[in-house]
Amino acid sequence: MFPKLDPLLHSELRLAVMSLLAGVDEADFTYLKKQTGATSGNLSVQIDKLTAAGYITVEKGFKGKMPRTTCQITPAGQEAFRGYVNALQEYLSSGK
Amino acid sequence: MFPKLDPLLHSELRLAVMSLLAGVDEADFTYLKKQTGATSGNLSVQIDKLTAAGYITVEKGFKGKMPRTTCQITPAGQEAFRGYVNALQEYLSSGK
DNA sequence: AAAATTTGGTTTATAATGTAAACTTGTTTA
DNA sequence: TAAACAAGTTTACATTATAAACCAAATTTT
Repeated sequence: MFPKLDPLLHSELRLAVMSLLAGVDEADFTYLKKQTGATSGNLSVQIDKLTAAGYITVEKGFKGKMPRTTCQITPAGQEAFRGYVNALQEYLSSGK
Repeated sequence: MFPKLDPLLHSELRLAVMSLLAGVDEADFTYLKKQTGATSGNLSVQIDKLTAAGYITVEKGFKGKMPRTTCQITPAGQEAFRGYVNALQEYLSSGK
């Protein structure tokens, strides 16, 4: 009846990050930080977890002389995100 | 942009319980346990938390000679559940 | 009628998680 | 050149979730 929710996505910040990345081609660390309001530390950790899961990829480069971290969602990430959204419907439907 | 998610509801088991209770007048412990597939211990703990938050009420009685714990959602619980569902839309919308 | 099993839970211990604070490395500005 | 800032990372801590162990009463089995 209630499908298991992917614990990697069932996290406020990780879900916000995935939601942002699902809508765009790529986004950098500072953008994600601004949009989510997260602290750098928290964001860094959660990005690592999403990367380890293969849900996003991270590229490190420079913008001028300043370091720049860019994130992109992977096909697996898109798929997982869709699955999570669908699973959640089961939980939410009773309360509409 | 991303509203804060009520941490009391952002929990797989508590959300399932609230979802079940939102749809009915009342439900007892064993029913919730069967529907959610949770262990008794986990369910007991999460029911306590929802009770402490004022989201549900618990009545303890007997069905014949056997103990029976019945749960009901409160108006505050209904409200919180609705709020959570709405907040979640913000997170999910990008991934439709 | 004892003993074993089941029902309906609660308590507690442990493992996993989320988060912020502190730190690092390099850059810009005063 | 010293202070402040940018962009992150690491680490430590506090909170959570979960299962395992436990308990009391009722029921079933022998």
